[in-house]
Amino acid sequence: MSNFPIIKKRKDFLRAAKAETVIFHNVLLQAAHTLFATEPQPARIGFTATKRLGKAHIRNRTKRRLRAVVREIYKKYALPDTDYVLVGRYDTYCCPFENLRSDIIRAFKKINKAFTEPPETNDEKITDCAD
RNA sequence: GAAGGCAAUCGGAUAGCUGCGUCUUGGAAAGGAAAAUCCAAAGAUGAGGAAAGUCCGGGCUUCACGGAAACAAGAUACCGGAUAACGUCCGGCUGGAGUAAUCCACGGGAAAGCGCCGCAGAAAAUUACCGCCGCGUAUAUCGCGGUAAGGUUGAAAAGGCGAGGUAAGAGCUCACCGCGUGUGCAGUAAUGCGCACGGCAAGGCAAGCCCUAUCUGAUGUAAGACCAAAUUAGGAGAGUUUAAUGUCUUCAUUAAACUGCACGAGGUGUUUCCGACUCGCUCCAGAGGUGGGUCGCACCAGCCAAGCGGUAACGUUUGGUGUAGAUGAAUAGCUAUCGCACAAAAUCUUUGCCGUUGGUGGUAAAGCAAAUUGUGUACAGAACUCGGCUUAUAGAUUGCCUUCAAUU
RNA sequence: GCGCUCUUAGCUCAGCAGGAUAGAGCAACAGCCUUCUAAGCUGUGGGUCGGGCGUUCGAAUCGCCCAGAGCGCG
Repeated sequence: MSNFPIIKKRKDFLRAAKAETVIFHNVLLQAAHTLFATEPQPARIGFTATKRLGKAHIRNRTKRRLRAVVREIYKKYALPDTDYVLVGRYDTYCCPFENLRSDIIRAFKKINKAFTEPPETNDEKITDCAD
């Protein structure tokens, strides 16, 4: 993935899951600030497809579709110093691509709004997670 | 033409936009712990028949190697062959299903032993309730004895059936069938066919324990090998020789070596024995690290074609060919067109029927050409690797065979 | 990657070296009791024993093949 860095460690996934979460019909988005970042770093993206969705090739396709959308959107909507985790839902595999893209864009907007406008609550949450 | 059986193959195509992994080449920057890295660069290449389940068998890895015996645990089970091996495959036998092609079968042993066989029934394995017959007495709703033909139960009751025989009966005797033993022929064998004898030898269950024969060490590429970084606290026991340093020497520390002898340690299910071997250090404790990189890792019992041998599985010769290698896990996302399958209504053609003087109209059936619309386009994603098995799978194609029908 | 266990009534569990009516508690429904409710008492219904094939006279139980759920090792 040359376009954007990817989250690989379990610790980061858990931290994102504890922070902000937005659910739409086709996708679920979680996000958290990057920890101990001295310099501004590009946003990192993680993809999750649970075993509940189906067998291996369904999970693979789900992740690929999410990745395809993020590739289009990344430069425009992803804020630096933030970890995003996209979780595939049951409809991610089969829903129309336009719907999936619009849902993800809305989810990104909503999350970014939550991060930028009320910073105090976010800080509390992040410190909680760090502990 | 219809129905069925067996075997084999394929399992979407093209174009556009946006992208990914690996390899090669080139460039860029950084440098010196090993590596890595970057590029709107170029080129090549990139999932399956099951990649799945993990049910078997190999390769390879580490555990110090080989052989023998006993025990334990597990697996397999008609016969012969194929194979690296197998619980797989091929051919045959036996039994069963089907008109047939063909298909199905964990298909050894119950006269080695133990165990189980509910209810019913006299009795579920050394049995006798009702019967039948004889004798006794007093003529029986009695006693003693013989018998197992008949009755009752049940999934199953001590060969079947007919005749002779008898007090009544009984393989008691005989024919046929079944069974067992011996034997001849065919066959490598399982087995088949025939002959003779026995006179029925005491039921079933081994996917209950078990017996017999054969086979099997464990461990799974997160195996394992190496490089780098970081960190720590040592202690106990223990040969010989040489060198260096400290020390006046003994001695201590460090490094290197092991010819012979001795000593110690090392065993892969357990124990024992034999041979050969390896190591000279072994044991205990503690600290750090949370997972960096490289190899293993893609050339094989490889794939394709043709010839030869074999009924076949398969073997062999010659020629050609090189074909994924990720690790939060690439091989794609989206769009358009086409293909394939199924369905639909209308149009068209033919035929029949009805109406009309006629043009022609209505209705029903069949047909297939081109176009239209709708739906569907499966199961499913390599993770060290190979040979199988099992399970999932829209649909398409090919070959051979069987039965039935029609035509010639 | 490798291994193990479980699945029985709406829920939680028994029953499994084969023997037929598959039980128990809670829940549900009905009745009694009470002015009414709860508690209590009495009764009733509810099961393809996860699915399929086999062995057997007979399978929830034994064997094989699947499905689902859970656990462990590294």
